[in-house]
Amino acid sequence: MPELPEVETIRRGLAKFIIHEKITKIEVLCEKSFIGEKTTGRVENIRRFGKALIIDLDNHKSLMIHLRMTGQLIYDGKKAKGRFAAGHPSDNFTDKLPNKQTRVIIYFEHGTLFFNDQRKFGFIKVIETSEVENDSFIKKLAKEPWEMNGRELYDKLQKHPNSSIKAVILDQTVICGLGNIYADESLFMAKIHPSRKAKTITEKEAEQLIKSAREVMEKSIDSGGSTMATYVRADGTKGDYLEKFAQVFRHEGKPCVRCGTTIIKTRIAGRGTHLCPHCQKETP
DNA sequence: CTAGGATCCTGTCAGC
DNA sequence: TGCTGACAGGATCCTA
Repeated sequence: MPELPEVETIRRGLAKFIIHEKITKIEVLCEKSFIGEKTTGRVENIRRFGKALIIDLDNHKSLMIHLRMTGQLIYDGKKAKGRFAAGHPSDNFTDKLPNKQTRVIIYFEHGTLFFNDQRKFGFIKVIETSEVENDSFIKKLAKEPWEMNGRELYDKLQKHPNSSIKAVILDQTVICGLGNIYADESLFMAKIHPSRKAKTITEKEAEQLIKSAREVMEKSIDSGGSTMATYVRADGTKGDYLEKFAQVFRHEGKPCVRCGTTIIKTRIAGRGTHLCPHCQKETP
C-alpha cells in the first residue's frame, strides 16, 4: 500500500524520534515478518530507496523495512508526544498496542516501534549496512521521477512495447516510487489512458507523465502522505491526500474535475484502475 | 526476452 | 444468518 510519499513521510517522522536512540530489544511475533538476526545497535541514519526504508545502526547492520500492501509503522514515545503512525490507513492507530496485526516490536531506550501488517506481505530484514545497495530488490530499482527526464522514460517504455502504460509505470525497475494510487493520479493528470500500450506513448507524453508523477507525489509528501501519517492526538489530526488531492482514485461515480464526465473504475494491469473516459482516450 | 496470471495472507464487503 | 467470491495503495514467481 504505502507508496513513495508515505514511506518518505515515515522516514522524516521517524528520523525525529529514533536517530541516536539505541535498540534495546526486538520482539518477533510473526516469524515470517522478520528476516535475519535480531540486533541491538544505535540508530545513525534513516534512508529510503523507493518504497523501502533503511535504518542504519552503529554496528554495521541495517534494518530494511518494506511495508508492501498493508504494513504500518507506529512509534510510541515521549518525543512523539504520543504516537506517530503511518503506512496502511486504518482507524485503529489509537488502539492499544500490540494488537492482532502487530508482527514485530522494536524497543528503544525511550520509545517503542510497532510493525503492524495485516496481510504479512511486508517484512523487516537485518542486513550488513555495506550490503544494502547490493540487495536484490534495492539494486534493481530505477530512478525516481525527480531524477528522470521524459526522454529516459520514453526510452524505457520501448522495452515493454505491448504492456499497458499503467503496468509499466508500476514496474519499479522502470520508474521508482509509483503505486496504484499515484499511477492512476499521474495518468489522469497527464491525460493518458492507462490501458494504452507503452509504445504508443510519445516522448512529449512521457515528459508530461514524469512531471505529473512529481507533482502528485510532492503534494502528497507535503500533506503528510495519503495515509494517516499523524501525531495521534485527541482530535485525531491526520494526513489525507485521498480526501484533499486525489482526483480519480476511489472517485468512481463522481464527476471529473476537468470536464464533468463520470469517473469510472475498471481493471487494468490486474489492478483496480480509475480514469476519466473523456480526458483519457484509449486511442491517442 | 516479454506479458500476463497466480501467489503470498488476512479481512471486509456485496450478493445470494 | 451463513456462505461465497471478489477485491485490496506490492512484488515475485511461474508459464506460455
